[in-house]
Amino acid sequence: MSPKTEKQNKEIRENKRNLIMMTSLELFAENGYHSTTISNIAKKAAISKGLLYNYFDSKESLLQQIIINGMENFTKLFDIDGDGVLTKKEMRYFISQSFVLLQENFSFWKIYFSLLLQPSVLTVVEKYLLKYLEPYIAVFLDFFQRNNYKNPVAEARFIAALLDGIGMHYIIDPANFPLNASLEKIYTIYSL
Amino acid sequence: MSPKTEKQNKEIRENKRNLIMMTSLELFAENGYHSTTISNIAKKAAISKGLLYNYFDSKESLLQQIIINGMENFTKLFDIDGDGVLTKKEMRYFISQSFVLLQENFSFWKIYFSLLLQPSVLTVVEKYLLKYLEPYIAVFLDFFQRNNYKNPVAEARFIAALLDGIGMHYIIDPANFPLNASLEKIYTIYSL
Amino acid sequence: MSPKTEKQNKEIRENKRNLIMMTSLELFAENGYHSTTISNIAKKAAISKGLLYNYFDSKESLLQQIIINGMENFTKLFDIDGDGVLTKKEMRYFISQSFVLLQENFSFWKIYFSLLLQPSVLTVVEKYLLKYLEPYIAVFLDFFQRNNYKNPVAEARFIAALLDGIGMHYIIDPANFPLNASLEKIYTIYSL
Amino acid sequence: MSPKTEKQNKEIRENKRNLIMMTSLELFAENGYHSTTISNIAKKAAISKGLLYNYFDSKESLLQQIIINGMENFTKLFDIDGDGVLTKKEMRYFISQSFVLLQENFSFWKIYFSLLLQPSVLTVVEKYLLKYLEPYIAVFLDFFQRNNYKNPVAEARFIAALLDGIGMHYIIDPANFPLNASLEKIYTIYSL
DNA sequence: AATGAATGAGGTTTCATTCAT
DNA sequence: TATGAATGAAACCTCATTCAT
Repeated sequence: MSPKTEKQNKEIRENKRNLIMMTSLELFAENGYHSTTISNIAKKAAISKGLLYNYFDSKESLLQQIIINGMENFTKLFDIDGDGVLTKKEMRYFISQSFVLLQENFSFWKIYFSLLLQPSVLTVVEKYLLKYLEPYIAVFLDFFQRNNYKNPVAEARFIAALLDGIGMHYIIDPANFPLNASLEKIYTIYSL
Repeated sequence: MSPKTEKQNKEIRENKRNLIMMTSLELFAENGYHSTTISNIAKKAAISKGLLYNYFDSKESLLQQIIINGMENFTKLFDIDGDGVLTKKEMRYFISQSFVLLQENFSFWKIYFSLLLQPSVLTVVEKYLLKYLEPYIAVFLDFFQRNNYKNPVAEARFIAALLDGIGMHYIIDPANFPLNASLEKIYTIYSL
Repeated sequence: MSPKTEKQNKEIRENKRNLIMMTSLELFAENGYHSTTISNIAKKAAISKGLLYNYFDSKESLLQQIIINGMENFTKLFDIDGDGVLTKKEMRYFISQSFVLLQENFSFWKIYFSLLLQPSVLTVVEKYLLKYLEPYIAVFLDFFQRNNYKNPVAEARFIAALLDGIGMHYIIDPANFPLNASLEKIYTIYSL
Repeated sequence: MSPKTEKQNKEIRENKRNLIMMTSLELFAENGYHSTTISNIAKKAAISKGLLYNYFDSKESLLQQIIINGMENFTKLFDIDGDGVLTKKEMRYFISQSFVLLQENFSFWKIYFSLLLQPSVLTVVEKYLLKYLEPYIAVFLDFFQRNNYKNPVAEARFIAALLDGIGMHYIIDPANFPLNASLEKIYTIYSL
């Protein structure tokens, strides 16, 4: 009967917000951003359409938040050590760990890859995609520089492309794609 | 006084059909399938909306035709030799040639990659994507089998993922992605 | 090589005109006026859409001509004797003959009945429907007057309704509707 | 401050649904199904086009609901006694009552008759038309069987045709059609 | 007389978003 | 905080009609 405390309210808000984002993430991944309607989301989350707009300004803003959130999770879980300098052993761990995260956040990466191909549509998201992609590239660049590769820039972009290619194929056909064999292959190529 | 000859009409139809497909391909690639409207296409092609439906049954059917057409071009230009058995030298040519086609049909491959990520939405297209993907994989599989790789299936999927990853990154950033260096890197990895 | 004579041309025009009307009649009857397109008609008649407009001003005008034509056929074949005065024997013939025409011009009557119910839509047609209906009613009226029925007007409208009801039910289910038994029943009711 | 109660919403929905159905019924009856547009309906009902689709899946579905609703009203009001067996007196009442309903639900019967003539177009509706027509015929059949008519099946179809003919003519020209005189005539024919 | 590519008005339908409660 | 009825712009698509040939 008594009004909720401020703390309780904050908790409610946060839970609801997460519920909406999780639900949207799944639907976007499964059916695509455009084919998912606000009604779909509200129904699956068992809330009203109006409430969704209490938490997010627009459908596009919701997508944006999902991407930002996903990227933050990624970098949070993926904080190497302070300097971002990787030994071969750390690089090995770094790559294997990225495969683990790929599997654990399947829906997120599915959206991530599909958005990568249509940056012009969602320019605001693009900014975030690139922003969070940079340190990832930077780590590779540093690694190849320190290991005296001839063309570190090209090497960094090559391995980023390789990892994304694997990520994409895994997402297209998770049941059959040989993720572990691919990991070993990468270790071999880079002597990790 | 007399109606157009059958030949004239056939030519008109073919030209217009190509115009519509080309225009749509560009817009789909630039803005995505869902964000491109029939009005956009008609305006850019300088025709009426109605005329588009004189040539294609629906927006989805138009996309379908574009995909089929693109895939047929690809396989037509890409016919190795009859048996599909590749020597190392041919493999080298095969890969370099695929990079050439990637550059020449930029828009097509952009759509191709974005559709790969949302197959469930456009099931009819999916059938064609997979159908034309198969021989491509088959060639790799055969190559690795004949060259005594330990796990030819995994190797085939790995290189397919690698090439698609490169294709995707090139499409995201064609100005900066090091396509030639990547090609050399692949030659090195596979001793081509 | 020589140009067609005026007579030949007139014959061609008349044949073509009839072809279009017959084809339209069938399609209108089968699928309804609104659901039948000019393209449908042109295709089935194996002519171009443009040619149809060489013979008829509009789709509605085409319908109008069909109705007028049908009604004229009806009255032509149905000319009693000059005065329109019917003996009981002639009345008997009149009714049985109307059933014959119902069967012989099935498609026409199907359209006729469906238009009866939507007069406001096609006001021009309505005028013709009523115009041709009148003498039909007049004959009945005269008959009942001369045979000393108490309320000849009501009787005339009753039998007209009865015949139309039978016509409608026959058209809905021609295979099973008992047309002959109905005819006998009418003879009995009116002692014909 | 607080959202509407479930009861309030239910009432709103029911009222709006009825409003849409009533409005559509009138327009369909007046101008025909195909000539009535969703815009027409929305305008007359003073709602947005979108709202209509909040209540009905499609234009055809709306028609369907109108037909079903009308038929249900009909059978509800028209429940003779449990067994469906009619005495002569009940038959007399049955027929006179059907004339009352004809007058009270003029618009509905106008649509009903126009649809009877084009069943192939609206197959889903057809199912309902026939389903609700059956018991109506069954009652007649039973009546003629029990009263030892020679050909009860033909008699049932004859009287059904007669009643529909009267219904149709009344609908075409309600101001002048002699409904009462027709009723008396039917009593006479069947000695009711 | 004949063709069919082309038009454009207008139809049905969808859906992100708002707002009274 | 929460609801869902309501909106309206805009999407896809249809089709009677025109017109250059």
